[in-house]
Amino acid sequence: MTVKSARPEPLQEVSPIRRTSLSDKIIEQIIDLISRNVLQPGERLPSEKDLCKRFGVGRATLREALRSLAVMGILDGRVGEGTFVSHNNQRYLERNLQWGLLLDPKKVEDLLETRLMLETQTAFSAARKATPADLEAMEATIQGMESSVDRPEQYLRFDLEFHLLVAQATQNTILYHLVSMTRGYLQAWIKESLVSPHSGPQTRHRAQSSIREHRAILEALQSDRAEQARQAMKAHILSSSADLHQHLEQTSA
Amino acid sequence: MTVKSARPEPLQEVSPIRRTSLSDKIIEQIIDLISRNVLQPGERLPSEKDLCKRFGVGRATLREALRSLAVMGILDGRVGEGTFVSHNNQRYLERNLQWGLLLDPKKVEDLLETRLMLETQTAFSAARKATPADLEAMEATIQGMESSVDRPEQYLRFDLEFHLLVAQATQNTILYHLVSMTRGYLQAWIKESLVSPHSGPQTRHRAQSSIREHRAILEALQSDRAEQARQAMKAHILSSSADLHQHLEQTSA
DNA sequence: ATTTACAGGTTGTCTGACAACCTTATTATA
DNA sequence: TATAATAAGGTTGTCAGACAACCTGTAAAT
Repeated sequence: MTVKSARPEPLQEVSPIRRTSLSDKIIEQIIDLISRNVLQPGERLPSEKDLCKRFGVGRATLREALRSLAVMGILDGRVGEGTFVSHNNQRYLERNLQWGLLLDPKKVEDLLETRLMLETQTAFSAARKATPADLEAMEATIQGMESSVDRPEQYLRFDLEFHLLVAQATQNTILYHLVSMTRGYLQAWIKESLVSPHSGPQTRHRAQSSIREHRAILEALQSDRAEQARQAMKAHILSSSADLHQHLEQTSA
Repeated sequence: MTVKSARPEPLQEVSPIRRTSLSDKIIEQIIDLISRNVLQPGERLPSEKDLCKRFGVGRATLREALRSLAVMGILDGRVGEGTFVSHNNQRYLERNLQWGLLLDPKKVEDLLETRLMLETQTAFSAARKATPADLEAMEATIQGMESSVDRPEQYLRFDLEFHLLVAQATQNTILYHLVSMTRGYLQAWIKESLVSPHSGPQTRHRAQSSIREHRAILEALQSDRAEQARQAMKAHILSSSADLHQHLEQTSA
């Protein structure tokens, strides 16, 4: 007789017993240390030999844990120097989306749609929460754009910074991460479309109108008009997306 | 003499030369294989010994790569059996957000705000793209909810399924992932608030009105009214969030 | 026919070793 | 004295071999 009938099959919610490996436990402990700020961003971890002794595991096991955290962007190992806590912990989400997009290629389309949604909403939310300091910083980035219409890379940096400042002004770290993710991944395409040989002299013209769009967003934020900020952001993203689209078609054709 | 002066320091956009480790390259290759569907979900990888020979690396190096992919949720190693490609590749983003939230605790508030934004927008988008099959599946989950008002866990499963179906109907995989992420992480809290001793007999009543809300969303989707779907989803998320809020305050007090 | 025992393969972990690299202190040189 | 070359020690990256814990399927024993 089989043993099957011996157990009435809980059918669902079976206890998720997963043989947790040692390195998993180490990962959890290190993440816990970082989240409790015992380990601060930029700080150096003890050497692997030290950590082995403290955790009571072999070096291979410890390294599997450290490596995993490094791939996730939480730690940063430098040969000859040591292992450090990534100072931009925040960036880890972005890196993960990049892995994810490698897994699931295609879909610039989806990214643009997602970005439109995220950024219009952050603009709306930021209008209510932005501090004077936030607004000043945004103003500075717009001035930066104006002073670098002929230097695409630098211009793009200011552009990116502006959008991140808006996201930051929402004081919602998750939103900030998501905006940073989507934008970070599009950045490569955007840059390519700006410096591409196809783009020609209209690039400068495009930059000018882009600056106007940014200023419209800022003005809406300054005057606390949430809905207006949303619309301004929407217009900006749409026209930006249209540019990118045009470029993609040109290069693929 | 030093070699420093030999290179004129590009000053910015320095080539991101990061001494890519061998395991990093292996990770990229494996991800590439999966994205090209050479390795399919659920499939078993060759044994570590085999892979070592093929990649031409030591076992430690290979394992660091496999381990990293495992903690990201892309691979799944079972002792004594082998290493498998996770059949729910999609879930990997969720797991990563969980790691992230461990790093950055608090922020249920932020999650709720983000969820509101994401889900209202997916409802809007889904209204235009949902297929009859999508709508039928949603109908089924609502019937499932109706038939399990007294079984919280089962009820929640149908609830979750409904929201995922809406996200899936947008045909935007990134949006789907993001919705799945936020919801997945909130699920624990939601479940707790449902089965908590504080909740009492009003749980049933709450489920009834929740079902009405879901049905309102479905009806809007069926009749292609995007804006109406957005509003219905907004109302639903807000009332759901209010419940959760109330529960959080009760338990923390 | 059912159970038991065994053998082979697989992942998880440990140990020791060496290479590549960085930092710092010491020494040699102008 | 000041600067450059050198050496020493520590650190991460990688490899090789070994053993334990575990799973599966087969052969032997009941």
